[in-house]
Amino acid sequence: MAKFATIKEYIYKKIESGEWPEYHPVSSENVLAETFSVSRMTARRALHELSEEGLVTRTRGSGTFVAPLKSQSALLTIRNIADEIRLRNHRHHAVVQILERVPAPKSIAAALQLAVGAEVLHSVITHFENGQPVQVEDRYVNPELVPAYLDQDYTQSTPHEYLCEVTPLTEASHLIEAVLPSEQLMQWLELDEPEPCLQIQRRTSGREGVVSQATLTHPGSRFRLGGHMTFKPSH
Amino acid sequence: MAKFATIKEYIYKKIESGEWPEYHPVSSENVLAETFSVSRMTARRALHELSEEGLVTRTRGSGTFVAPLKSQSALLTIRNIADEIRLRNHRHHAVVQILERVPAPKSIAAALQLAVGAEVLHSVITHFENGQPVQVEDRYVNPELVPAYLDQDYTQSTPHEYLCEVTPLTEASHLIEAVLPSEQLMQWLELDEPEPCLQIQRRTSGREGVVSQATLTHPGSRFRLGGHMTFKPSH
DNA sequence: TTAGGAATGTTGTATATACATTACCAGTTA
DNA sequence: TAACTGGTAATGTATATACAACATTCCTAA
Repeated sequence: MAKFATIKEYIYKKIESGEWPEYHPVSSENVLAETFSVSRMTARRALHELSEEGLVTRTRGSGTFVAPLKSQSALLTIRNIADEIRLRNHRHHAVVQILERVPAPKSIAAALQLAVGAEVLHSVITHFENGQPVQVEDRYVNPELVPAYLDQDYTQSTPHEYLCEVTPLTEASHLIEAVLPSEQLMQWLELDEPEPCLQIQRRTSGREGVVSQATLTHPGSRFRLGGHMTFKPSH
Repeated sequence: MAKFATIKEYIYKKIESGEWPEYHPVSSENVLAETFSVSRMTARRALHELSEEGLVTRTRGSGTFVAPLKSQSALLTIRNIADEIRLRNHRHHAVVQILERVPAPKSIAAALQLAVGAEVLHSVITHFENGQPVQVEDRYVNPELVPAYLDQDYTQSTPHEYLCEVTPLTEASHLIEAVLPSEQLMQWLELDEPEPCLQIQRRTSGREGVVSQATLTHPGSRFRLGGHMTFKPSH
């Protein structure tokens, strides 16, 4: 492995393991250069790349610090419905409908890369904005990677927040479609009439495998999914 | 401006102006170093950063080349329905429903940052996959930035392709929702019964301002929007 | 006490150099 | 013709050095 890569790996593990929490200072270029017996330019490259990846922030004259994890991906966290609601200065609360350990349905087992019939952790939570249900979060979790998933209080923090704490997520794939809700979903969403719903299927993976598969259903009349992206950042 | 930045700017303009088309070779590090009277490391940095931004591709031993523009953003081009269909080895064809110059409706004028009542270019095109309509593309275009928009043959290439040629796009913002289609949309989509539709509103901007605003409507039964993202790329 | 300034440490930019690794081409050989 | 060989040029990694720009701390002088 290249020298700058070993330094990156070293720092990366410090952050991932939690040994260096948010805003924790990272060794300076000169210190790294000496401890790893490399030139400053090589140590510098490691820090520079980590900063471009958003893991650390650097300020001239001050130093290098572990970046706040929440900023790691606007695209990932934007789907944290609780934050989104609070951001609008609205009230958020959640109702846990289901919290159980069940044999994995076939499609779920495949998604989580487990054997069919293996037990998985299952939760269904309704999220309310100002008292009105805006999302049903139907989630299956890999019990090997997150054994204590069922022991959390999801009226206080969201599953997404807990999963982010426990396992750093590295990947996410999404599938978005428009569907009509099932009877069950209509109950949970307190819909009297069927209406088009935006359904987001989302699979998140960490370094050790697929962590969780979630199906997020929003009533079309109460929800829009916004996004923004820029392409050539340096101009 | 820093030296490496002026070199980047130089190359950027070559690409943006079209003087260097896709796959055109970019001056080597040594050549750039000499012509700009900088060290090779400085020229190198310019090329390195351009490559990280996806504007050029570099291969050791071979050289640096202008990257194919379509790869600039998987997330941007993924919404080029024609490519997507052909990628699946399916037949694609398009029917132009409307192609006109009209006074901008209020919301459109705001989106395109034009005065209300200013004339804008308007197109509605239905895209077919294997003979079945899968998308209605309802698009308004800023006539100042793309005056010849109406003169193209959109049965051959898509508006998106043409716009990419004419003005390099730098930004896009999306709004996704689930809706029931209007009567008009149902006709264009050849739907007998109303069904949930995935509607994507998309505004693209170039360096000179907002280029176009499009509303893409897909029948829920015939379309899913897939995406994939990775966060910490270097591991 | 407070304002100002010097000292120090940190990151940012730039240069010169060396060698490693790879791609490509031309010329040679089997 | 086909395969091998070597040369050349390009990018990738690494080092050593110098100076610039900025932040922070601490000490001094008003």
